[in-house]
Amino acid sequence: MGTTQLESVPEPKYWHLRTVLSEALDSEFTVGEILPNERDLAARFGVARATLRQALEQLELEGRLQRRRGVGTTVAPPRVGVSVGSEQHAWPGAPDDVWQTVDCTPAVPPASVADALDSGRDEPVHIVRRSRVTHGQPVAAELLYIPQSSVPDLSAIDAPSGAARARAVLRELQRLELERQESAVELGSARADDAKELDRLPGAPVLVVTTRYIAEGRTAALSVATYRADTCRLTFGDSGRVEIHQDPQRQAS
Amino acid sequence: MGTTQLESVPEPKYWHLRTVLSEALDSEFTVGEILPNERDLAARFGVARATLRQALEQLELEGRLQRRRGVGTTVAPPRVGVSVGSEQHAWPGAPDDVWQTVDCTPAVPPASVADALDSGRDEPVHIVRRSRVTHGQPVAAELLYIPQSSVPDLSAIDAPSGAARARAVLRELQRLELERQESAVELGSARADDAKELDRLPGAPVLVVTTRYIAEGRTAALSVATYRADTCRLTFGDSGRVEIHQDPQRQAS
DNA sequence: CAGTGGTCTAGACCACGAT
DNA sequence: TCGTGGTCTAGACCACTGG
Repeated sequence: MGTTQLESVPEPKYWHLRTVLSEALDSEFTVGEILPNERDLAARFGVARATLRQALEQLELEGRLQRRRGVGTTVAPPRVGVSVGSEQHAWPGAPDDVWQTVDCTPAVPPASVADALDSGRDEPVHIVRRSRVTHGQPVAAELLYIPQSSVPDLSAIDAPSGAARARAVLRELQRLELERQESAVELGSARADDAKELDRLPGAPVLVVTTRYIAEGRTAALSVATYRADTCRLTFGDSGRVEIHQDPQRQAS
Repeated sequence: MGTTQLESVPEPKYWHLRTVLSEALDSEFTVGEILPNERDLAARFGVARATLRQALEQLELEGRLQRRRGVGTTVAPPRVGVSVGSEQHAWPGAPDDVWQTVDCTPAVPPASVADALDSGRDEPVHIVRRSRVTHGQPVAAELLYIPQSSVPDLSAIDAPSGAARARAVLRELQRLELERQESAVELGSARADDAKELDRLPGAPVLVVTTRYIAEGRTAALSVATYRADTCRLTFGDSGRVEIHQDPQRQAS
């Protein structure tokens, strides 16, 4: 009757389960509430634990659930919108910057980074590590690659590495006039170090934002920022507020 | 010696496997090449098939592999960059638009969409479906929500739905002056209908791009576009070319 | 039809957090 | 110490693709 098509191919159990759980989350649970444990839930739905876990994984991917080993599964708050590409371009480290500088080390960049920078493959760069925190939660970790040629007047007095060095590098960067910036977003999985900083397990889904800062016709800096995909919604465009807090895919049908 | 820390907590097998396979892909395989099947690979590495599959899933998520039921697992080509937010804003359906209009149906939008539009909750909208194809592959499916008040002068002569109607709606939209647009990107999983259009299984990871088109101080249209996360790199900023084709996270270390 | 990846099961053990 | 989610196993069957 209501079904537009007889399911000649029944949908997988875990997918159906995802739907059922999703609706239950909408109607019967509040943010932060703890769900029954996986073994109980599996028994309640009459499926193996692995199958239930497949459904939970989907919901976690969609930002609906949060699971922590040793604790349990809780209903996640709506994703937080984090502004990524504002139209009024600004250098990293500009006064209004939301990032926290961690440290700085000199290194020869990986080949892929060297190619994106318009410097030679062997030119050393400053690698500035930064982190971004919102609402008390770490949301992103960043590696900033800055060729030495972008900051030629660095005082040798400053330490060769560390947080003070990082701030000095960013301060020098402000002297260039930023022409424009280009960003790209893609899905990745957290490496061990990023995972630790983001308070997730290795392999957790992340949104990788690669930004080229262009000044004087060349790439003066390259940022690779790793955002938690489960908790973040990346916003582009000036205001940074696209206020759809419910899943924008969800249909009234 | 070389190890900075004795692994008091050994890394999971699947994660190690992912690393080994990833390096093998770099050095011993070419794009499009078919890998041995899962049962053979699992036997070769001395793990259960489920464990091997966990590693393959990671690599597929990262866009390194492509798996197709009944066919096999192949080495994926580099992700294709698709331009999403150009700085020279333009309405959907503008002459240079990369989207292909599919059809149009009138409907009352889901509550979350109605709230994002600044129209009343009960104002009907035109829902224009469009699809985006690059290099012969479908990369995105879009739903465009356009309040009737944004296109008041639609001729009643045109059909009430269908592709012709869709084009008429977009044509009318051009008459408004676009002030700006705001976009947000987040991770989602493909619903059944999107999955079919994108040639993926339900639940496949997608990047959901929500864009508000703002004219005359209000949201004149809302786009919810679903991109394949495995094959796409979304680019923002005019040129649309941030050319890091290798995994930008990969470290030389 | 044979071979592939996709789903599912019923267990086991482990790492972590709280108590 | 106990309960949680995370990892892993060794099977089974199914759905899809191709020849």
